[in-house]
Amino acid sequence: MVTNVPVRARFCPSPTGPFHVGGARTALFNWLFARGNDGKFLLRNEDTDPVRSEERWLEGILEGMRWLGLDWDEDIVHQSRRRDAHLAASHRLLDSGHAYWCDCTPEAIAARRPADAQPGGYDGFCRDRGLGPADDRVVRFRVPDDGTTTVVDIVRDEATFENATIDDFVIVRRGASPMFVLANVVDDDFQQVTHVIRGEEHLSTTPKYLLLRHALGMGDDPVFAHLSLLVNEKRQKLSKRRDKVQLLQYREEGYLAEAMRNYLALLGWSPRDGEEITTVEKMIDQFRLEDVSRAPAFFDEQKLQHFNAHYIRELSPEAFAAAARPFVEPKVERFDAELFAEVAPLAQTRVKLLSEVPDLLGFLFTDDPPMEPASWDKAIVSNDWSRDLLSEAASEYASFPRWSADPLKDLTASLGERRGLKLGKTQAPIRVAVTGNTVGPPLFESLEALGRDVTVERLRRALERIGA
RNA sequence: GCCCCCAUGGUGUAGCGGUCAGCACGCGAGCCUUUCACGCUCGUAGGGAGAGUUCGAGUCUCUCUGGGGGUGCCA
Repeated sequence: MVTNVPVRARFCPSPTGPFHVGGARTALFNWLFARGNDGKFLLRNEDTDPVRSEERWLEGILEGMRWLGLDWDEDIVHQSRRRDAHLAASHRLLDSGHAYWCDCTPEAIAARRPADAQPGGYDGFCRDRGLGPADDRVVRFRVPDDGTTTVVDIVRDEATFENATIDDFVIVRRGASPMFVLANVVDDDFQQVTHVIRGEEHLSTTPKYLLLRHALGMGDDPVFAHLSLLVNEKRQKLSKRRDKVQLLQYREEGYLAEAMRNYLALLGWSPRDGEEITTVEKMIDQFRLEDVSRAPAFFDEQKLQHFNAHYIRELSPEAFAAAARPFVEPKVERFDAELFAEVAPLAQTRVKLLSEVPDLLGFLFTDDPPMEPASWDKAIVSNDWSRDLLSEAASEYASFPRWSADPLKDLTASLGERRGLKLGKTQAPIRVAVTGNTVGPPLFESLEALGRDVTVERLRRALERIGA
């Protein structure tokens, strides 16, 4: 166990697909741990699978990291460029008798297996055949027949495995291509990693990691912390096939990085002071690996949304307008930056996602806002007084000298009072006539922003529609 | 099959042998209110089962059950 040396944690994604929220959480926990312990946070690109790895996926991972504000130290280590070091390690293992060459094809292994046996595993066929190197042969690690290997883990205490239950695993595939565990062990040693914080799916292969390390004579083991998996509503590990797991998709849907980061931190961890919504500084300060939960956590988008709504409300009006603009501009007919800056605050407490802003404010940026039929029926058709009210509002508004929210409110209230209506009732037909919907931002502020001419025009159009 | 991990309300969690089992999301009700939100108040619902240890167990031990992960020439 490593003691009294500076913390060096690492995140090592494999570039085989879009950046996953589970990966983002693992990265975040590593980052919080490193930042809170005056340590380094390293990044390693585990591109050892030649068929699945692609450069473009790494780009997405880095973009996601930057979005979440997870900055890393030192240069990114690319495993594909460390092949010689991995191979050198395999040669040392070969030389010391800890590994051997094997020419068994998967088909041959399967053919040797008894018909009633479960698939998988290796029978040790080549263990003592003394095969030499060849390009179509693999290198296997000779796992001890007896003894146990214990993984010391901060979140799970320890897990002990019987060596006899571990098969001789491949460390170099045919074509002299190093496998994940080997590369992982060699590079963790290379980068002087002190803390291996990763997903629980790696727990079962950790004895292999340890066996390799020990056979290579690498000295003190790193400290492990296996994080519980993120699961879907069916309690299965999140999968890119059936679940919404792409980190950047959430950004596209209008989630804020602060909300995502805060929410992710709470999956399997909770701050000691109990304040769930918290600053990144406090998270760093309070984060302890020993406080991390062992149970799998459900990724609950509803709660994420709640966090997002909170962080949206916390934005300054200017910051909110700037953040929402990209979601609005492409979706409306006539975007007007000045007008948007003015009305954006009206939407700020009314959306959970930035992508909802155009639904709320769209009527301000078009000549002819769509009329929502149910709203039309409810607020206009079902009242015998609405036509009259609209007509009166149109003419009063047309000559009203003080075109701003409060006076408009008072004027409208008085129109209602003549009919014995409260403002809540009175405003409804006007709102629907002008905005097309029964729900929306505060009406009189909206009318002020929209201007007299447009407002009156829309009221008249609604009257025509009633008449028709 | 074998190995390993996990188990508090619907969800995320707090709890470290004695608590009216706390908080947050969700859900419900009310208040506020120009609609809708925001905000505020109140409410809803919980320690998988069975043994054991103990004066006392969500908390410690064991068994079972359930769930998950691994078992690849993927990572």
